[in-house]
Amino acid sequence: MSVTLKDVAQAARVSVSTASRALTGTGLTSERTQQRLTRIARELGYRPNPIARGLKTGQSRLVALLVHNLTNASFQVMAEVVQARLKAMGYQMLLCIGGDDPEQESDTLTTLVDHRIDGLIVVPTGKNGTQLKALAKDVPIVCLVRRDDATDLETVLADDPQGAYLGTRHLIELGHSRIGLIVGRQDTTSGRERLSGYVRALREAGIPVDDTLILAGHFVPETGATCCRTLLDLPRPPSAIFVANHEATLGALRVIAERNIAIPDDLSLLCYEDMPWFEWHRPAISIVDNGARDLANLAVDRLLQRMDAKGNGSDGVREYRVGARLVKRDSCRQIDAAPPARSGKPRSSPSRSSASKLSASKSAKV
Amino acid sequence: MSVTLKDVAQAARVSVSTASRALTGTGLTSERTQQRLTRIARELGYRPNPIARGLKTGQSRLVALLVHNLTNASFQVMAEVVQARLKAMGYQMLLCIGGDDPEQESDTLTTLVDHRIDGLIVVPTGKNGTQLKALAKDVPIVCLVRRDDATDLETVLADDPQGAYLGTRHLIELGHSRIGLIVGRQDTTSGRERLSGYVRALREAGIPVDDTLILAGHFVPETGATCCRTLLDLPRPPSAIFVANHEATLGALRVIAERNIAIPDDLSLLCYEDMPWFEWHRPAISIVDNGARDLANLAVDRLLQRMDAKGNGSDGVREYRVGARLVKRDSCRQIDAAPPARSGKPRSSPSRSSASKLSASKSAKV
DNA sequence: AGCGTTTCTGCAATCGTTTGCAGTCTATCG
DNA sequence: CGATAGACTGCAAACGATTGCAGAAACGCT
Repeated sequence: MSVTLKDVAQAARVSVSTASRALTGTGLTSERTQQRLTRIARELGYRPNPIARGLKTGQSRLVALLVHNLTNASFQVMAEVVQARLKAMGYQMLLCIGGDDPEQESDTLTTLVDHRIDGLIVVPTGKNGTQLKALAKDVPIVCLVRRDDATDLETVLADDPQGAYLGTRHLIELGHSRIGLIVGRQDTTSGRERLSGYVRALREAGIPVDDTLILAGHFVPETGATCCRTLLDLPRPPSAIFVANHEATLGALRVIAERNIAIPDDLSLLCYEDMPWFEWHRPAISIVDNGARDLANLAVDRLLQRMDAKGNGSDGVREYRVGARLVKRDSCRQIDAAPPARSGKPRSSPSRSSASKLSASKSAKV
Repeated sequence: MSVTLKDVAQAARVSVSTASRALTGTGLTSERTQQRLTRIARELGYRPNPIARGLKTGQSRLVALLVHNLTNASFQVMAEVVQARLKAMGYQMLLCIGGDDPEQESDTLTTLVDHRIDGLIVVPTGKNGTQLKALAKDVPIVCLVRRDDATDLETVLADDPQGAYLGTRHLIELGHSRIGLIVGRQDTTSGRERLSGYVRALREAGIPVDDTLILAGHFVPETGATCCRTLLDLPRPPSAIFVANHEATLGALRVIAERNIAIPDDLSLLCYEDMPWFEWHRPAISIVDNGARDLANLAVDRLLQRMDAKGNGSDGVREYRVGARLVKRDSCRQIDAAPPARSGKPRSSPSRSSASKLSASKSAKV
């Protein structure tokens, strides 16, 4: 069917081994034959068979990326980044969708190593730690976005504490002191970490943490809507809401529209993670960018290095954090008439009576 | 490293060939040995090496899906559907992102056949027809969403003429007669077909086709915004806009918001293709659903059948259409006070003076 | 018992590469 | 001119499975 190495060798009247050496450039052939063979190979349209090669070398030039889904915008850009980077390195990406389901994850993982993938970037569910650990002996693995606590795998994480801190501080600087937080489940790392960043910013500014303003849960848009309603129905509703959960944003926006609440005039809204349409929404929605692009790039970097390192390595660092970034658009507004704030960024004022207030702020119970 | 067939054979004190036959279930082994071997294989944790198997059989159990990107919601659901279906059939999906770029597409295609994929579902750019045709000899291919006119490959298409017709008719039934259309480039199949459906619905209702209401282009949100502005700035602006282009919707919505135009009170808006947030937008946006899910399913069906058929086949049918569906939400409104329309669906009225008007309607020049 | 069938098993070749080892050639040096 | 190193090249064995062919065992039948 297709042209094999043997055909090339025959056409060039050399042995298969010579042909192989010439084309792979192992350097053990004379300059002349090498050139001659590459020419002939090109003329014949020879393409090496990765399967045969893989059988011998134990490599497949396949790298898998296992994510939960593709509806999440972050996963989309990550997939695109990973694909592009890998392709440039001569690998094919094997994109798998695990649906955040441990069983399916486990299934997929075994299929993948069956296929002798050369590397794996995975957003772990967290329930297959032992399996992952075992696989890591055979193939370089990098965890992305989530950590699997049962393993000591190299992990690339978003800096959620910092991101939440940044976002909250932004709102504080705009004069908000009652800031609602809609955040993810507290048994996920990101849920915990985003809450902690929020709390830190508040404390630093000497603002007491009000439990009633903090709502956590396993979010789908519906729950986002519910939480938003709860916040707005409070006797003293917040002047700003920080939706620190991707899925919840949709629901929150809907409630806000239903109630004819004007953003940012009546309420400031800040979201975590970007979506393509946030920029086109009116008002354009300010966000904390978790740096999906950077995360993916770093994960690929790490993976490639481990793949080069060939099993040795394990050079100490196991966890990388990628900085978050505040993207100011039009959904947050200054509410204090007090400081005219002509001059650049308002400074954060951690000194102002922070100590006295700190004791007053009870830790959030969610 | 991992346990091979030889190990299993040794443990069972049979030859490799017997082991192979027993485990693959070719039926040429005795019941007893078969059971014994499966047991031993399980105990030893034997997993067949797909690479070695592939070398011999020429199959890889890999099926590729090549789409333009993952930001398009339709592609997301297609990817998820295809992955799920294939997985159930014991295949791994190789998801590739071609960026609608012919060169990258060509590249990817060769890599894929190098890897001896067993099948391919591709959204063609349309510029690599000859290559595709050549590849089709080696591997079953099904085109999705777009046709590549240079080939006679089996193709699964959305029924764009019908979808556009359905949408336009819906607006007409609501009493609109000046309906703006923002549509894709006319050198793409979908662009042409959606326009034709729009025109057909108009003609059928005896409404003259007004060229100034039809805007086409290669869309990004920005252009969608521009078109929307143009329509609204018309001396006699439309009472409804049908955005028949995925990307353009964002821009249009933005313009509408900027100008404080109330939907559906001041303007009805209908879009093509669903996006997760349309449902959560307020007002929820009515759409014509192109049936991405069905498209993907059908494509998989066709592909699997061709893969079974093993090169023969070519049973005549080359083009499949998947019906579009109108999803009424809250962005379109009745504007005629005239017909109370109490009774179910208003009938389409093709009879009413259609002949006389037909001649009056000039064909759209875009 | 002898023979033909049927059923199972094993040998060995094969898929297309890579790679250790040994052999061949050329050139260089004494 | 002969020896010898050095540079290429070819042979053949892998890699881990599948599969045609032929031999062996078991079985039924006359």
